Amino acid sequence: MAYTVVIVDDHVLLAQAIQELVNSFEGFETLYLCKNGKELLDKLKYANNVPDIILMDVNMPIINGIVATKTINETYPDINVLALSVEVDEDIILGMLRAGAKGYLMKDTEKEVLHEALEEVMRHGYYHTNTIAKLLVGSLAKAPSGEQLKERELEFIKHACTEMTYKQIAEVMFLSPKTIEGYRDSLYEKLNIKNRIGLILYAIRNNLFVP
Amino acid sequence: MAYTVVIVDDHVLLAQAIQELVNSFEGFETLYLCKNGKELLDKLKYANNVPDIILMDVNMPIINGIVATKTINETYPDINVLALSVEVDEDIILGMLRAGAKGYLMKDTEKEVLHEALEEVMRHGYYHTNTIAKLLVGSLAKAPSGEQLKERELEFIKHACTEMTYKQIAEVMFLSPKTIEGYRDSLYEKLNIKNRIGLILYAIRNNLFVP
DNA sequence: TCGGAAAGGGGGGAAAACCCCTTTTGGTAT
DNA sequence: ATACCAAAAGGGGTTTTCCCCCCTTTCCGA
Repeated sequence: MAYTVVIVDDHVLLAQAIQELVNSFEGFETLYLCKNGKELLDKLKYANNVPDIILMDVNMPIINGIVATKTINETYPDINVLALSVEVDEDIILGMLRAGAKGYLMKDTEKEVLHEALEEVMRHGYYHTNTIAKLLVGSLAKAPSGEQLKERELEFIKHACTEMTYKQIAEVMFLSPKTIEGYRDSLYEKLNIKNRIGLILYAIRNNLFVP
Repeated sequence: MAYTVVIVDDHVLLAQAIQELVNSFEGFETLYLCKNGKELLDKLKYANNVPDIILMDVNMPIINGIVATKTINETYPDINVLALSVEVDEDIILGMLRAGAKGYLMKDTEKEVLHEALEEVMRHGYYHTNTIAKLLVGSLAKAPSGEQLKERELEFIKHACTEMTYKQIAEVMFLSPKTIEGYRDSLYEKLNIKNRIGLILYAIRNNLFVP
């Protein structure tokens, strides 16, 4: 009896292509495809729709991969969810793993790796590539810094991502230019950056403003 | 004799999956896969590596889809390039079509559509979905802005999106600081911006660098 | 109650960025 | 050969940014 797989991805063509791939692996067969998390959760309500493995994309409309994975882990703990994504953003990867994904596959892996991952996850209950393992270790090292930015600092950063001079920022924030300079200097030290360009790059990388 | 197809996509798993799909279509077979534009151009130097159709992803490292497509259209005009992407950005779609792509497929299309597209492009030399057709009509109104940036200016912009000072940028570009200032000043005028922050925002909005 | 963060503000100087205007250089069209 | 144009480079000035070290007020916990 083959293990059953469900593929959840809003890119239908890719879902179908991966379906073809999975069916070509010995011992695995796909049950059906879903275009988003909502469709999946609806399907799972019928017992004979419950698979052994779900290959889940992260970026999906309506209900995204992280929310869907969390729900599945609470409701159907026997299903092994494998994340499958192009997303390399650390926070998103960690979000999926925290939500209970048993592994995270980049879409740039070889098909043999997918096969291996499917077998590993049925054998041991998880599968992690070296890349993800390293990322996990790396994130542990720097995560608990805590160093939280204050509300006023965040506001300042948003303005700094603008063509305004500090003097103008001071005006719109009803503060003295010197106070603004103080914000700036302490941020430069906290974030280990050297100039306003670095501040903007930091803001982008941490989604503090949307370009 | 089947038509030959080459798939170019840095997401290896997806490339392999699509390969499986294409091979399942009657009358088509894949020759090989490439991870980026550079790999493709290297391969094409050997005559028996030249396919009838190239399925090209847009977002790739080293040489992206637009550049690769342009080169292919100049060097191998008999190859039909079909763009295959998740990208819905108008400018990028238009960029691919201007570069000579014979069609633009979203990755959320059904596999039957891919099959149809492959047959259409061999029969008529192009394939466009309604979605893309509408987009084309809509864009004709605003397209001919022209204002092209020079190669060296683009290089400078990338460095300006860095914590380097202009003096340091001058060093790595083997130019005098005064020349760099010249680049900056002319860009400020052309792009209607007031300072380096504006330049970064421009670069982000036009995908000149990846934060 | 004392000490010390945290938040707002300041002086001043060096460096970088900004702006305008001129000169040199090299290719190329006439 | 000449005239022209763009890229590269420079001169010199003003503004902004960056980086010190300093002060006051408030508030909170030991």
